[in-house]
Amino acid sequence: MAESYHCVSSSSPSISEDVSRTSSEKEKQTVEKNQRSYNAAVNSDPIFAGLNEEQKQAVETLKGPLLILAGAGSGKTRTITHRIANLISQGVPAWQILAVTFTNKAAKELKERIARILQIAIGHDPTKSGGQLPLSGTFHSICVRILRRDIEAIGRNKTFVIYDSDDQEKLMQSVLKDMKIAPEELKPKTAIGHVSAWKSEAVSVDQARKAAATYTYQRMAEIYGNYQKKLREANALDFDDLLLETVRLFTECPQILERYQNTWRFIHVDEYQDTNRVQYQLISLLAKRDRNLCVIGDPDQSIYAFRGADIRNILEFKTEYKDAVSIKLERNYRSTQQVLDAADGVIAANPSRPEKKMWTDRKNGMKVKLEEVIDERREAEEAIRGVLERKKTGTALKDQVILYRTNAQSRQFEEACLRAGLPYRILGGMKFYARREVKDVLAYLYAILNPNDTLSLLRIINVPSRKIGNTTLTHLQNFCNQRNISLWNVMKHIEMVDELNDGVKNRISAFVDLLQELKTLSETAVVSSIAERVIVSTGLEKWVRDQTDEGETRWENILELLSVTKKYDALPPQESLMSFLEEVALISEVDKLNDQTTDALTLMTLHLCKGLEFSSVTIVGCEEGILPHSASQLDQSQLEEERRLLYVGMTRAKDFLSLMHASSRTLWGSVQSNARSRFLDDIPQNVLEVKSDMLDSKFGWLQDSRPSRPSEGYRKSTVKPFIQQNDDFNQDTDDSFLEHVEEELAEGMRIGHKMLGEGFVMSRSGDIIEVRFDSGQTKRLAIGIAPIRILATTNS
DNA sequence: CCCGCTTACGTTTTT
DNA sequence: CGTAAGCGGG
Repeated sequence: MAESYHCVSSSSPSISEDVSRTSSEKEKQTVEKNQRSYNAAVNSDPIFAGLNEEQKQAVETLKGPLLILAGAGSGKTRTITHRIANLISQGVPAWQILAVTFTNKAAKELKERIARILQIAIGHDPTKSGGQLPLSGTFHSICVRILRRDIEAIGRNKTFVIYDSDDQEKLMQSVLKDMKIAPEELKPKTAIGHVSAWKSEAVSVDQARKAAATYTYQRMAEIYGNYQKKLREANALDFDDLLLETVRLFTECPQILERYQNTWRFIHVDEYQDTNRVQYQLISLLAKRDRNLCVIGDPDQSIYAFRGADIRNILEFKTEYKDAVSIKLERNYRSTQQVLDAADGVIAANPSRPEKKMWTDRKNGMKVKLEEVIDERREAEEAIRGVLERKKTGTALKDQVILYRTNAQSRQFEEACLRAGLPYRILGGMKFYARREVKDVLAYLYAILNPNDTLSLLRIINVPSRKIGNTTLTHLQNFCNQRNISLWNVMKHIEMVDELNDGVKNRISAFVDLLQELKTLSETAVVSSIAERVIVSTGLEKWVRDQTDEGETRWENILELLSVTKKYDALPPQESLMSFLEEVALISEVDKLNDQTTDALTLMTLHLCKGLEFSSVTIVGCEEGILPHSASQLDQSQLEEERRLLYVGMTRAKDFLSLMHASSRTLWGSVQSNARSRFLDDIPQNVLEVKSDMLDSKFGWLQDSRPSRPSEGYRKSTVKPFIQQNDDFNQDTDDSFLEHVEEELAEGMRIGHKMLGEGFVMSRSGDIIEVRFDSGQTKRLAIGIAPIRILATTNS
C-alpha cells in the first residue's frame, strides 16, 4: 500500500525516459549497445550471476514485448525478479515498473525477492526511506487502487464496497425474488455463474441482451441487468466489476489511461496463461503505448479455463505483438529426470501445445511409484504409510504433500492422519474472513463507512437481536422498492413509514443513532478503536459468547480480527478504516503454508498446488471419473485441462513422486470400480515402479480393509497395519497419549487427543469411539491407534 | 430463538 | 454415504 503512484506527475529525467520512449532506430541501437557494454562490465553482477543463457536473455531484454514460456521449476520468479532488478539498476525508477500476479502470496513473494536482489545488487534497501519498490499486486488489488482514485470519472462513488461471493449470492437472491423467480427454478449460484461468465468475457448487459437468442437467455440477460443495477444502488462492486470498471474507465477516459501509461512504463504479468478476457484487455490498454510488456507463463499449466481463463491469450501473444521476443525456459531446477520424464509423458499427449521439453541434470533420482490399492481407505493408509516411511529417512513432513482432485477426497486422508497421530494441515477449508461472526463485525465497519451498503445493513440490523424481525424488514424493503429510496434513507426518516408501529420505529431509530454515532467516531478514530467501540456499544461480546464452546471459538475469532485491525493504526483515521476493509476484501485464505513452525503434512487439491514445490508428492485417485473428473470426460478441451492438472501436480515433486489409484471406491453410497486413469498410460514404463495390492504374493487377494463388523478393529484385518509404525514415528511425542486405554474407554468419558484437543466420548462400538470435541467437531477414532488419553471417567 | 429432523445435492477456485 | 441448508416444532 505504501508505494502508491503519488509520483504520477513526476517527470524528473531518468534513463527510463530514454529506454521507454519509442524512438528512432539509431537511438534504439545506442541503448542496446549501452546495455551490452554495461552488462559486460558487470558480469560478476549479482543480477546475472547464476543465471542460465535463456534466463540471462530474458533479464537483458528490457524493451518491447517479451514472451517468456517458463516451464515448471524453470526459475520463473527468479527470472522476473532479476529482470526487474536489472531495470532498476539501469536507472528505471521503481515506480515505473508494474508486476501483476494472480495471488497475494505471489505478489508478496515477488516483492520480497526483488528487495533482496536489489539489496545485494546495488546495496540499496528499498524498505528504508528513500528506496522504493516496484508495485507488485494482483489484478484485483491494482484495480482497486486505480478505482479508488479515479472511479468518479465514470460516475461512480469512490467509497464503493467490494462484494465477496457470499454477498453476491445474497444480492442475487434478492434479484431473483424481485423477478419472482423461485429458487427451485433457478438457483442463485447458477445465475451468478452465468452472469460472472459474461462479465469475465467483458460482455456488457446490452451485449448480453442483444445476443440472447432464446427466452432463457433473454431472461438471464435481464437478471444480469438487474443484478448490476442493485450492485450500483448499493455502491458495491463485485470482483469481476473491479476489472470491468477499470477497463471502462480506461476506455471512456483516455486522459486517465494516459496518466497510468506514463506511470507504468514496464509491465510484467505472471501466470499469463490464466488471464481472462478482461484482464487481457486491461493489460493491452496499459501496455498499448510503450509496449514494454513482459508476460510469463506456461500453457501446460493452464488449469483455470473453467473460471474464464483463456489460454489463447498466451498462445497468440506473438500474433498480437508481432515483434515480440520469445524465450523458452526449459531447464528445470526442481525435479529429478524420472519425475520430469513421467510428467512429460503425460503432457506430451496434449495436442496443440508449443514445443517444449524440460530437462535437468539430476539424473539419479528415484523411480516414480505407481501403486494400485483396493479401495479409498487403503489408499489413504498406504499414502500415509509412505509419508511416514520417508519421514523416517529424513524427509520432513512439511516437505511432503498429498494431492487430490476434489475436496471430498480429503476426508479419508484427514482421518488416516488422525488415526496415525500425524500432524497435517488442509488447505482450502472455511476461510477466516468468511466466518459468520467475523463477517458480522466487518459488516458494521462497512456500514459505518458506507451506510448505503444495504447488504451490510441487513446483516447487522438484528445482530445482536434488536427485535427487528423479518416482518418489519419485508415492510421496509417493500417501501424502499416502491419509492426507490435506499434502506438507510428510509430508516433515517422512519416516521414516514406508516405500516410500522411505534415500538419498532423507536428500535430502528435507536439503531440509526448507534450507526451515526459510530460514523462520527470514524472521522477521528483509527479502525481498531472503531471496531472495539462497535463491539462494546452493540453488546456483541455477550451475544457471541453464549456459554457454549462454539461461542468461545467465535469470540476468539473476533479477537483475532481485532488484532488484525491494530496493524492499521499507524494510518490517519479515515484512511485506516478504509485500508483495512480493502485489504480484508481482497485477502485470500490465511496463508497456512507460511506457518512453517510446525512440521506437518500438507493436504490439498491439485488446483491449489500450482506454484508450490515439495520434496515428496503423492497424487491419489488417479482414476477415470476422478482424474479426469467425470464431468470433464465428454469434452475434449476439458479433458486436456484435466491432463494439465495432473501435469501440474507431478511437476511439484523435487525428489519423489507417487501416483495412486484404487480399484474400487465408495462414492455417494455405492461402490464403483474405476479404471486407472488414461493419463497413466502415457508415462514411460522405464521410469515407473509399479506396485499392486491386488496381487501381493505375501497376502494373496486382500480383503476390503474396512472392518466387516465394527468390533473388528483395523488391527485385526488381514492388511498389515501401517499404524504399527506409529510408535517409531511418535518418538518425540508425549507418551501419556499412548496409554493403554482400550479396555476402559466408554461412553461419557472425557478424553484428550494429541491434536484435536479435549472432548467427550459420545459412543463406543467395538474399537471405534465417536468423540465430540470441545472445538465443536465430532470425530470417529480408533482405540489403541488414535493418540488419546483419558482425562476423566465421568461426565462431571 | 434454537434445535433437530428432513431433504437435496454432490468439480476444480482467486479475488 | 455425508454434509449443509432449510424448515417446522417446542
